[in-house]
Amino acid sequence: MSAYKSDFLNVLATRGFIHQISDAAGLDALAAKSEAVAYVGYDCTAASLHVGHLLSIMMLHWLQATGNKPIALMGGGTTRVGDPSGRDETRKLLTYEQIDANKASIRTTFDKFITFGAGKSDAVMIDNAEWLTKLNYIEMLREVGRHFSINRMLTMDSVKLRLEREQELSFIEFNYMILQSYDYVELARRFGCNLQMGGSDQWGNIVNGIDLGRRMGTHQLYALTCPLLTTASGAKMGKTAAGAVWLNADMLSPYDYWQFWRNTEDGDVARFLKLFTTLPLDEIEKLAALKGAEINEAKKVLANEATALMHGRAAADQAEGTARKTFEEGALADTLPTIDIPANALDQGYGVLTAAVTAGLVASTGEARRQIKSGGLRVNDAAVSDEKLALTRANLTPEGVIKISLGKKKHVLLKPV
RNA sequence: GGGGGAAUGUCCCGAGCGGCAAAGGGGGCGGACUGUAAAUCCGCUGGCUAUGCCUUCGUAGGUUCGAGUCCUACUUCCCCCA
Repeated sequence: MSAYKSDFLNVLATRGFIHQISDAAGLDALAAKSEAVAYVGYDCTAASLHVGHLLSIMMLHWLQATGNKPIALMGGGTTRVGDPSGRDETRKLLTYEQIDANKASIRTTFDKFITFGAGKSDAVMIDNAEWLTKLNYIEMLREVGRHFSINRMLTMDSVKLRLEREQELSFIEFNYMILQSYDYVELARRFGCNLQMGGSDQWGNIVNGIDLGRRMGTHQLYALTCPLLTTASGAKMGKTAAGAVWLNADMLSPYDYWQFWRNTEDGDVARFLKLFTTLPLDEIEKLAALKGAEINEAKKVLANEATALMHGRAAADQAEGTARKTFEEGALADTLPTIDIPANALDQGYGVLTAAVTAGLVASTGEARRQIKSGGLRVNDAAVSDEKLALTRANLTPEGVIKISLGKKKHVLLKPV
């Protein structure tokens, strides 16, 4: 089983993180001496990272757990340019203000997975705006640009795909890989960084950085990519009905985060336990051996562990409790998402349609109407058949709330105040 | 610079003789079946103070009782020639 000498690569390999490595033996030797210094870059394109990013964050976690040094690179500079990899269309350029705000909102995520500090294997966070924004164009061309072959760049997947599909690729995007390559060299010089990790779509960019390093005289650099995650039925990981599965609690509640993992497809459970929890492998094997409906137990463990990593054990326990009451006991969990409504609204009669919209279950009263027609909207677990139904105090449960649900899984409590 | 095409429901792709809230997919949501799974089947998939009203087919004008559809200009993209 241990194909590698280093704990780091062994852990990654057995847990299914490895897609490609540029020079496995060389990297293995470094990691075996706890001398790997690895970075992953995160662009600041949204106010939160999502589960798609989690894979690389877990790699940083294991890197540190096995005695090596992680660097979380915030792409404050590169986000100003925009990565064309894997995209058909040019990204909208974000304003500097948006980028800074996003960066501030993203940074705290990393504290949950890696420990920052000044020690040898302590993690470092840095923003590439620090050097990229100070670059001088002419100097850049002379020192860095001359090492890039247009001929070769045109063969890179990120570029080639665009050209083949006859999609626009602007000069600014074309430069992204140059900047990312330069980041790698800069981090090598500043922190002795010798490994860049990322999703498999980043392979080209990373290898370019290795190349640039060689030409600019850094020590040997390495690349390690993880597979791009899809679910067993082929869907892209991390997208749900409501949109992306955000990591920030203010964008996706711990309860909803727990539910996301709880709803994992059967075929993904074992794989996800290895990738997204820190449970020992033998324990995961036991869970993976479960059959039929018992797999639900494994899903709960997955949800608990993943949520505990991200939002803390207390939040995970609470989410599990809420789910147990709601789904298994059919009881009313007062910890469900709750929306306040003015108490006097109930005196006058509060329309179900409006209530459903207020609760955020549907986007419009029109959608609420349609859901009622197909029997998808319920008040206190009773299907609503009349769209004109008005909620009053009579609808309050003994707990003093009204539970309004869409489908089997989405529940919100309305609480008069 | 010259010539020829294209832009459709703000999730995507895509049909659309001058009467169109606009075919068909994908995706999504809901229902049934289940195990809060997958697969399958069915329904829905502009907004509203709703037997009606309002807003949608790149942008701005025009012709017409009536324009996604015809005309003009503009914007963006693609192709051919230079």
